[in-house]
Amino acid sequence: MKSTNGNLHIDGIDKKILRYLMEDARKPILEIARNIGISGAAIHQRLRKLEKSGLLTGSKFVINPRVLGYTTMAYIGIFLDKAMSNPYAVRELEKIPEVLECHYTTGNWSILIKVLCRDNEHLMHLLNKKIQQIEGVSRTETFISLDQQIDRQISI
Amino acid sequence: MKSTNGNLHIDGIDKKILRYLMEDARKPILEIARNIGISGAAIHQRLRKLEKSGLLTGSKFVINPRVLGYTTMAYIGIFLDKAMSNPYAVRELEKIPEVLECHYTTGNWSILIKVLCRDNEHLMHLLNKKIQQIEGVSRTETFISLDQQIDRQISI
DNA sequence: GATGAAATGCTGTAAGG
DNA sequence: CCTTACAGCATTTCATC
Repeated sequence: MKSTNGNLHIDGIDKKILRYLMEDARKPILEIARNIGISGAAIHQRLRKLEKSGLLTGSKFVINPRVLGYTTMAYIGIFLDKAMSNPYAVRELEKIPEVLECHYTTGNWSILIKVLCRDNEHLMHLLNKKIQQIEGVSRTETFISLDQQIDRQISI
Repeated sequence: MKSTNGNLHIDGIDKKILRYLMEDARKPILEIARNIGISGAAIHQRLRKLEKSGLLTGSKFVINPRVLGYTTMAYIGIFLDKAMSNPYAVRELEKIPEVLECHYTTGNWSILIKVLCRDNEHLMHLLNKKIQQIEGVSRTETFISLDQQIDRQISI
């Protein structure tokens, strides 16, 4: 696994390909080929290169959780008793499906998580019965996202 | 157990299809069809239904920004002078490509954003020269993510 | 790196139970 | 809501430039 762009050179054509596919992962390769004036086979070769470099890590269908009734998103800052308990806490957080992200952060808290709940009651239950129950968790601070106004990937 | 929301019923087969495609958006429909013992046409019909319901909102290629040299992720809480300036601030934040998410939050701050930078110096520049320069931004609090330990979508 | 051609396999619609 | 059938394309490999 590479951590730098050492021998990875992405040119304008790679960028165009990536921009198309980051928008719509099922866009036909030949359609992209026609749009940028290159053969389909060349795109396949470039995609393999990008995959091998570790830049391309996969693709996802994106769903809108609102339609399933999940309308309450929140960030929760978690204070741990000691930094030592981080790996244990993360293992426990992994078991909670409502936890979508978990960051080991500098600053006030040890951990910052993003959660998605059906409503405020569900969020309250999550806090009291699941997160606060994890050993080592001493205190939490919750920030409800009233509206996610930007959500995107890095621009290429 | 059925999930309902108004006129959207997703059953076990829908869930299986979604689970495959949320993992790999380019997985051939016919391969999924063979795996779950249903015809390809039936999957197309279900996908159209899911799309029409708004649950399926698209698909994305996922890239690993580390390979491009982006190694510093941070959350920044932003205090605004007045709640009124939120739409303006969001429009300005949209113009900054390093800003990946923007939430209108309850709690301490008016806005919580997620940013991705090459390194700490880049982050410092972003804070001083771009974010603090936005009219209405009075103060910020930055939390660097030393490690993103969980990153996933809602489980279906 | 790129290309065209060819084999293989997929997509999406149609028609029908 | 499912199926089969099919025509039209897309994907991927390979020899070649």
